[in-house]
Amino acid sequence: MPDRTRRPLKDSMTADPPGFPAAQRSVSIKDVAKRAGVSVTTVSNVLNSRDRVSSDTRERVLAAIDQLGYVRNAAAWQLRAGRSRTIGLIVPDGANPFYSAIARGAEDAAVEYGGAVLVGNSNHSPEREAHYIALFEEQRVQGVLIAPVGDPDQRVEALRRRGLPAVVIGRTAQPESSSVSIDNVAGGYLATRHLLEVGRRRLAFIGGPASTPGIGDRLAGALRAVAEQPDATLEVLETTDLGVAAGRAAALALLDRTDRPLPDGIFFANDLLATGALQAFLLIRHVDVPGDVAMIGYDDIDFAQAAVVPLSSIRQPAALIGRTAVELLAREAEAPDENRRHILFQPELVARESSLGEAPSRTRPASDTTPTTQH
Amino acid sequence: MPDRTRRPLKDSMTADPPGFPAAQRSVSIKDVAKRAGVSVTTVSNVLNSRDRVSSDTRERVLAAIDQLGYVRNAAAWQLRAGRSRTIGLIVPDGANPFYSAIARGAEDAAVEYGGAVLVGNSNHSPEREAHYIALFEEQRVQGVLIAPVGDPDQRVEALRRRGLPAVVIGRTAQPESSSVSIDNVAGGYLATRHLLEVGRRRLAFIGGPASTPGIGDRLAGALRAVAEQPDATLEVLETTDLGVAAGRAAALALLDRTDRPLPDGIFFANDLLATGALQAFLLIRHVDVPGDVAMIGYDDIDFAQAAVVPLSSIRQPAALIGRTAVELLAREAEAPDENRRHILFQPELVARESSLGEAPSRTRPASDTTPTTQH
DNA sequence: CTCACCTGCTGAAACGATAAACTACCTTCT
DNA sequence: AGAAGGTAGTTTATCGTTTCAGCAGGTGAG
Repeated sequence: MPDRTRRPLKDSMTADPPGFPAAQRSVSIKDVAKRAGVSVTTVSNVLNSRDRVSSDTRERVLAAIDQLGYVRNAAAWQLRAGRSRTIGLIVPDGANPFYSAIARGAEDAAVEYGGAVLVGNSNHSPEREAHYIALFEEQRVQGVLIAPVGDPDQRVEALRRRGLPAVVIGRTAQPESSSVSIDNVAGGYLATRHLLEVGRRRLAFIGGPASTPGIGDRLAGALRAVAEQPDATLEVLETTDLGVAAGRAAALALLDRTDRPLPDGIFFANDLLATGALQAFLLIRHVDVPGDVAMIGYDDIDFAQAAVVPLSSIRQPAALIGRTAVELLAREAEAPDENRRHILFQPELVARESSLGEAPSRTRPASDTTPTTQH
Repeated sequence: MPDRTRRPLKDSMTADPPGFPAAQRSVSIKDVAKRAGVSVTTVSNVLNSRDRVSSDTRERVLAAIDQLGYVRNAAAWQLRAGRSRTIGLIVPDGANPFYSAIARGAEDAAVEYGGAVLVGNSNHSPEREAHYIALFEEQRVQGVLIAPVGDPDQRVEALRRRGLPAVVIGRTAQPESSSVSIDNVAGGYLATRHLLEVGRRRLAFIGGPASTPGIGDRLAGALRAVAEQPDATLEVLETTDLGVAAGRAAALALLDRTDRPLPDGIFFANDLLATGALQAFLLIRHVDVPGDVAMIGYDDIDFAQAAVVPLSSIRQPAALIGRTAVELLAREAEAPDENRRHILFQPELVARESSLGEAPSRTRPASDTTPTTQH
């Protein structure tokens, strides 16, 4: 990144003469030209390191820039260039560690490209999403990365009509636009396979609502893993949301029923659910984890490894997703009609204490009565 | 994963690569004017709802806007107006729930003003901080909200000399610039006073490093509370950082020493420390919380109430801080020399199970006793 | 000597939106 | 009838930057 135009802040602090009228109008390239006794074109040439400038003149210009504390006006550049250096990112929930990691990855990549990311928080609201899309259009951003709350194809199509490249995050979009997502089926398979490998057979899937995009896929993967293991069963408990409280409630419901034994392995649709359940198991009833029941979550949020019993989880390469989305956008901006791609990341198993160690201590009853519930 | 071609998308603000098709021209106000058969000024008047337009013409213009899909160019507007509608926010760590809540609050407020927030993640790096400040200057943002990693006064002073209003978040800055912060002394006092009120006398403060801005204040508040209670004592354990592992280590160190008894009440400088210690107390050694030792943390992160023993904490109104910072900036932009302010928010005690009652927590279901429900 | 071609610079025209100043045209008051 | 004023527009200058099209003056080739 060329920082020749970016004078250190210290300079302006030290070199600010007392008589100077506190720059209400910010200094422009014109002021620099006047001070250096050259034309604006020459200053521009110096700034953009064209070689048509003698070293003598270049030095005079740089000195003037330094003295005046000139900072290039991005709006003017953008107007002239027809587009900006920023890209827009719309996430449904900035407080969710998964999305903030995506944002972080995108930000890092954008900074490497010399640009920046405008992050908009749709907060699961389509109106808010539309608001940010409108804002990004006004800003003439290079493109939009969107983890859509509503129907992605509609949004993306609208963007595309205006010539704004878009990359869908978290879902595979129509072939007309690029996307970066994670193989949730593989993640569900991975988690369930792991529970089977540590000897569990009476499994449960806890998560919901089933309409939430990734969730159904995770369950599908779990079902596939179970299908491969003839003596294993999987029951499904649907929750209303993916929060801690829902997990706690689901665990208690599981404990309170008398007709069936407790599953010996549970796959939670995300880490928050698992955290809530862990709390219920350990604290309210004294269920041994992983002794009585092995648990695995999904997302591998930071708190998972800090839980009382470190939680096994499925890690999604969130930062890499953000970074990749930016790179995909860059490609598409270069050649809009050729470089469309769909990238599917593979999740990764992170085995921790909640699913490791000894098999159930007490004698395990034959698991033949537990039905598999599918919906 | 795409191969990492590190070719800059565009070389900062230099010329386009030769092959680039010069970014298709988007429809401008001129195109709309031509289509509606009026002058550009008339279109502008319609857009800005001035009353110098007959309803007949207005309708024709609106129809043209609709047909062409016109979207206003923010860069041109900004160039003309001399400033932009965005404000910059620099946080040290976007993944930290406290800061993401601040960002969220700022974002909401900015949207209400019709603007947007450009969020930069300094990641505790002064270089990165400087990079974002430079970027914001180029963008001619309305102002900068900064939770500084280094010396705030230097940064803010440099910004101010360029005519960029700045609001410092999290520290009281020099009187020349506005700031929004939290009364950490009061928070420390509140936490410690609470421990005293539930009958604890042999207290400990765990946190550090002492050089971290807020930490010293929290300790100071703790000391004040202890000074008011003649029969109480407070010992201080300094940690190297504020992470979960440091908390676990500190708790174990406390348990391993033989010369003194375990404190009966501990005030942790933040919730992560407390979480680590909780884990050590409950799981590794079987110390009863709050029976043997009452605990209180700081920040009230979401996970505090989801911990195995719901953690008492000191809540900082993070979203409100972000919102207030934006409002302060708006004020200062209106009248730069008059409306400088320092706002100090008062933190709030959130008493949960980890510091309540004398009975062991195990018999009781987790109950969230959060006194207020604003979030 | 002249033609062509460098070197190092300048002038002016964009880019899109806004606002001050100005022009018609129509009403109304004195 | 002529001055005054309102209505509905249009012209034009401007913001800061890049870039195309020159333009002197020097230099080497033919």
